[in-house]
Amino acid sequence: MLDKTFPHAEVERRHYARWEASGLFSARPESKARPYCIVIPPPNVTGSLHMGHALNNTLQDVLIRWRRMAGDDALWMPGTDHAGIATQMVVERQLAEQGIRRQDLGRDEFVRRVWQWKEQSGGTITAQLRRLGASLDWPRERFTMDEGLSRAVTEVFVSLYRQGLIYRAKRLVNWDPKFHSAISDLEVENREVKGHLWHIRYPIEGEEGRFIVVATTRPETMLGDTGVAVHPEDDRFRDLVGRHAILPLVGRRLPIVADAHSDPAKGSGAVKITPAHDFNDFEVGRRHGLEVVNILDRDARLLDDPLIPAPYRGLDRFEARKRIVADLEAAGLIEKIEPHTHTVPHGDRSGAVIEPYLTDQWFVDAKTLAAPAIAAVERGRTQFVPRQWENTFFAWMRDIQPWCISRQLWWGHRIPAWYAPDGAIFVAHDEAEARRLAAAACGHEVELRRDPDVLDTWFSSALWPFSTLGWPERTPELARYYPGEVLVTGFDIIFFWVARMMMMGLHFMNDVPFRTVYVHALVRDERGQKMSKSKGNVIDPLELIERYGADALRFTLTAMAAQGRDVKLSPQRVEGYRNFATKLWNAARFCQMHGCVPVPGWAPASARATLNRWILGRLAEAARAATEALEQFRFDAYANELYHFVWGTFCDWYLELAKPALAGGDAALREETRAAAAFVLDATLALLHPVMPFVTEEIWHAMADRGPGPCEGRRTLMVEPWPDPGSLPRDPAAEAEVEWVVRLISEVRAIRSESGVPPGRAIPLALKDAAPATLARLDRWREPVLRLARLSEAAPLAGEVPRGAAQAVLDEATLVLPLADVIDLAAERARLAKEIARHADELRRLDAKLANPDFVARAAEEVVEESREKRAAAAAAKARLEAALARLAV
RNA sequence: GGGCGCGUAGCUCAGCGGGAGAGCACUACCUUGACACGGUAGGGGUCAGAGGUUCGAUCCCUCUCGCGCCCA
Repeated sequence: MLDKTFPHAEVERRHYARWEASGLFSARPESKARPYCIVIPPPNVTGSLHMGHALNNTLQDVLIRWRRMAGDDALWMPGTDHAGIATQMVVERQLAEQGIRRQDLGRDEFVRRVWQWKEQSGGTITAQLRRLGASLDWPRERFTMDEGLSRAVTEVFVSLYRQGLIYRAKRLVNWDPKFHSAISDLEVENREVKGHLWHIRYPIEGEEGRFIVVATTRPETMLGDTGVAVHPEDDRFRDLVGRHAILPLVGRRLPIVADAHSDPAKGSGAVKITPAHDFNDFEVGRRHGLEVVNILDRDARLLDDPLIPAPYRGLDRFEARKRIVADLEAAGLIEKIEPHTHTVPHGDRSGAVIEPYLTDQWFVDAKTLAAPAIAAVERGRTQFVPRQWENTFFAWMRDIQPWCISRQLWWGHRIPAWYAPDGAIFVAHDEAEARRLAAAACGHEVELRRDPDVLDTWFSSALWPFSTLGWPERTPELARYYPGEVLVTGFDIIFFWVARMMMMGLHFMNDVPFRTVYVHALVRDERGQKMSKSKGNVIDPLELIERYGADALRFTLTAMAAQGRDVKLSPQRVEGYRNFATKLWNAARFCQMHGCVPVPGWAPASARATLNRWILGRLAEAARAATEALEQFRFDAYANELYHFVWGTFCDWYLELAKPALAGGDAALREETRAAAAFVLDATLALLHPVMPFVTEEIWHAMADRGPGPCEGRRTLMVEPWPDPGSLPRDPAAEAEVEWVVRLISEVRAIRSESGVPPGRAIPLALKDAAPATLARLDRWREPVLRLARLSEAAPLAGEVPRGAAQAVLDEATLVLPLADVIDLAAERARLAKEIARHADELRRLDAKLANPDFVARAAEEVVEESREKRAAAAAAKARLEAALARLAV
């Protein structure tokens, strides 16, 4: 016998271990079944599970478990990401605690320490995914830095280089002075910052006392100025174009050029041009042939160089700003200082203010690779769900910039490029090949130096959908599972990851990496705030699992995953769905107590009893709706459909109405009801299994000995067939009858409650004007009706309606509860008045509608007919309630 | 400044051309033999505002207001 509540902790451990050991999570490449593949968005190998992961992986597991049960050859590809910057940062911080810098260790030793850290903490997140119940194909687990994936990275780099789609160039990049590395545009976070706009007077050469005023938010960059730009149409400066200004503090001559980049309405109308430290200025400089003067070192300090006036050499950029402003002020060259809010680029990982910085880096020609990806989405070869994310994808892809892929880090895939002493570049799969290339090019052996930089982590992530399947080997897995069916991810990495997988997949596999991209929302706290450690509002999924069970957490996240809305999570909500699991558990417990054991081979169509035919029909509808919801990625609809079926239909009505049959003396009816109840419960467990795998598996085994099977010698719900609504009988007559019973009981309960009948008191019910068919129904359902409505008897009304009887209308019949002695007459009068008013409103509304000739003439025939029927019903009900009220008043 | 999304019951959200819904919270009552992590009943909404299309608008269109996110 089952206990009263579901012991989730023990059950979760037991079943997960069985499942994993059974090998049933694994794909079956040899099978004839349709392949269905999802690749996991690889979490950071040294990370731990947060609520975003919990949502993301729950949804993937729901899909995978569903398709596995539906008979597909389901592959959920697991793995982790080396997260270059983040991981290196963690290890560096650990070393710093011991007073060690990575440079002290040297590259090889440092990388060895990172691997050590990976070995030590690398299992955390995969263990946590297991706690969540994720049915990943663990033996296939991959890591972006493992041998095979590293080979894929090298292969892709070399190919793209040889195709001219990867190149090395000296360009302005986003420089993170804390990491001493370039980062991509995407890793830059633009933050609104309150700063100042300094208006600085630059003297005009050869015209004593005349100045041109430039406005800047970064005065320290003036040391790198090589020009001044004004708008070509700006009359104020027209005569200055072609002349020179003199750079204060430095004395350099600055050409004054006309360029539309200068906005006459902004600041002073003239802008200083610093090509080495501003993306826009770089372009202006190029258009006008201005010099490029770099003034910063890799720490974003002013260079210790004769180029820089002595007092500022080696100063931090912010210190330099103060000094330069002070010196300009002293020289009377500051015209004014305005408070100014502007956006300042920050490194998303380091938080440091990013400097545009001129260096040699490696770039991917993203524009060329983007074109096929754009076309693929336009043609619907890959579809975004919800659809509107396609706009985000297009907006970025159509204006894509070269992707800077080199990082000045030690942790990552080292760039397979070697340099000869003369600077010649040899890109090769390995050093030996590079030597051969170099020897061939130079005619003799040359000394080669390997590029010290590593690749952006997203470079290897972009290959994930095919590298994990064995590419560049042409494995059977690659042929079978690429392209994947669906990618499940958050919108925050559409650019970082989805777009790049599309580009690489199309280029190297000549097909999209997945047919559908399902984009889910962010998980926020109950007030809608983004969860963050600094706000202290982080909810740990593991804590929720421990407290309420993995099933409850999974159900919550699934039920709340409505398209286009963030998930606002509160522990209270999880508690509610834990209660749902308990409800299901107790329904099963009830079935168990009444001998509801699944009958092998039992055919639902063989059911004769109205109640059983009704619940089988309701099950069919629930199965249909749940399946359709999953097909459309309507996770919330899937979960809610089953919630209502289990609680509102199966528990509230079916089991209650089945009690007489289950306890009764009619053996045939009892056996059929037992079989039907067990059948419906089994199907319900199957439908719920993708979202609540643990509780459903546990109940499924508790209900019967399921016999031998592939999971530690036993069968498992995990690979039972997905219920097929088409095989279930639909019986409109049974539906009408049971729904009548439900309405009858509900009406009586409402009257009792509202007119103040003591709950324990059984009262008689009389039916006035009931048709013979209705009285026959009543006979068939007498027992449950009496019990559920707490009635002493139910019979046709004999004679007149007694005084002081409570009444209600049910179809053609009037329900009469002759209770002059027990009911609160005033309360009953109020109740009737309220009911009458409700019908009167309805009647007024429908009369107005039907009186409108346009409505009758133009609305669809069936709509008009429906309105007439409703009007008649409302009028009849109102008349009878009025009569009831009149009798009550006597 | 450009784009996207959202404003429906106290809260969180479904619904999206023809009768305003759910969960939670709230109120009252109930130790009824599966379940108090439960049961029964109930209160609560000019569906942000204004115009338009339509026989009919919470739903479609336009504008306004408010909130959020992305991009510049």
